[in-house]
Amino acid sequence: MLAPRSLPHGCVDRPEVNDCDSCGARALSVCGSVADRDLERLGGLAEVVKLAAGAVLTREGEPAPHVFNITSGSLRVYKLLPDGRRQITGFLFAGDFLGLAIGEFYVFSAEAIEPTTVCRFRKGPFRALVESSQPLEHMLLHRTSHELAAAQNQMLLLGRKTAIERLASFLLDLPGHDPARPTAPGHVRLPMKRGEIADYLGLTIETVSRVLTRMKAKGIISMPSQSDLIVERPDLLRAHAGGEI
Amino acid sequence: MLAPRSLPHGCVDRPEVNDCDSCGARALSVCGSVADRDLERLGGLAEVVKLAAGAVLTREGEPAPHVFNITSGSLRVYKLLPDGRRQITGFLFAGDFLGLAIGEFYVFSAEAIEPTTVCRFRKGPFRALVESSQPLEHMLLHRTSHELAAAQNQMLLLGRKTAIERLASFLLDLPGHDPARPTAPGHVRLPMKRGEIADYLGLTIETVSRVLTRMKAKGIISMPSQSDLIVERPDLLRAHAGGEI
DNA sequence: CGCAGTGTTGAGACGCTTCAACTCACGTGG
DNA sequence: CCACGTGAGTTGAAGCGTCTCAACACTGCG
Repeated sequence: MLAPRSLPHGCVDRPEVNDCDSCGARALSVCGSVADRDLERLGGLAEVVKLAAGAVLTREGEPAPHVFNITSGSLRVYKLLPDGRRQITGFLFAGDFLGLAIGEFYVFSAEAIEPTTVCRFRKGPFRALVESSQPLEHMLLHRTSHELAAAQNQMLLLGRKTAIERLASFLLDLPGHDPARPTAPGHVRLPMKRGEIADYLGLTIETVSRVLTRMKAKGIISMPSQSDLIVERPDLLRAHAGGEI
Repeated sequence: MLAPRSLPHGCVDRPEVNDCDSCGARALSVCGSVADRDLERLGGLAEVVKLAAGAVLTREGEPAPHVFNITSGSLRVYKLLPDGRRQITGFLFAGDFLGLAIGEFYVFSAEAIEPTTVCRFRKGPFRALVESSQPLEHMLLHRTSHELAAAQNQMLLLGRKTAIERLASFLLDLPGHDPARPTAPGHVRLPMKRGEIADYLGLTIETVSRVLTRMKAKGIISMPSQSDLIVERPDLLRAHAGGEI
């Protein structure tokens, strides 16, 4: 199943949706520390949504009736300027929530990077449940705080780091997120294309490519394939990421 | 009372501290929607801390025993690279919280911009109280979500906007925060210096100055003094901020 | 094989930074 | 009262890093 890449403006492709009483529970069990009672109540509110690679989940500026929790796969979250400049603000993986920020309209767009499954909750009932469940709200606060801290790191990166420092920081942040990774030491899978890396780091595709080439030349990394990377000198990579070189 | 500007590394100037049972209540009453019972309990945990302009409240990397709530004044929150490059991640004003993100150490530094009063809570008891009070936790989640949304806007700004677009966005975001402002239409006070604006927008002092000059030449703004600014053409300012020019 | 999508490489352009000189406002002390 | 010093802001000229534009290489697939 392949999703259309670009759709006429205002036309959202409809992904596959199924009701599923237990999917809310499945989704939240990833997070841990939520009472069974809450899981059951949340399950009743959830729908399963399956997304093909490239499928659009939310569009900035459109009405925001839903909150999402990712069951499997990964999403890119981004903002656009009218002329097409794109800033990817983050990547989301299994267990992450999307759309918690309150408001009538989405303030970001989100697309599946690979085939992805999410749980969809209507915002009203979801919020009511959250307000009635302390552990759930506590977990959301915990996660949101961490996201905020990550966002502040990204601001430092975007505002003050050079291209090579950005790439180094990016490569160091990557590993933790891929649960299906064989975890060979120093081995990093690049699940995203150059264009996504560029739009995440505030660079162009060409600069990303050039910097990776420079890192190869310096012996900091090697690349068995275009999406597989081995960190040969973690020490140098860390030094660059911290702005010490 | 004047605080020393720069202190030897590792030496934190001790600001004036007073116990105050009612200050927690005062601090949180700014936020609204917190039960009186919670305010009383929180009040018992709080100390008042008075900061002179330039005084350091937290330093990145130091142990983080406290959570703060700003009673009056304003703070700059920032991160540093080893060579001194600074990214200001945000400005905080009366009612805002600082240090919610859990962790052993602060992940940012914070300094008073002007004479500022904050309420200081020990993290352990504060967290215990939050976990026991739903409305309090709900408010914190609400605020943190908004901060995260603002952070994502700032990522778009830092990653993809030009200097003039950054300044335009900044000037449009400013007004809401100054409660003591006379609110003359189009009139904006610049409470911070050029260096702070530059480090917030990922630019240099010189570029900030040049762009303001360019805006004056275009008739978009005028500046009666170096810290007072009048938006003459809000339409043009919005167009620039949105990347439409 | 040919094509499309993706990635790499090169040359030149551009925008912001760097470095330096100068102006301005303000406070201090002779 | 004014010379002086200081910190902040402005302006100019040159430099540098990244972007833009363009050509080329690689990969997978019909």
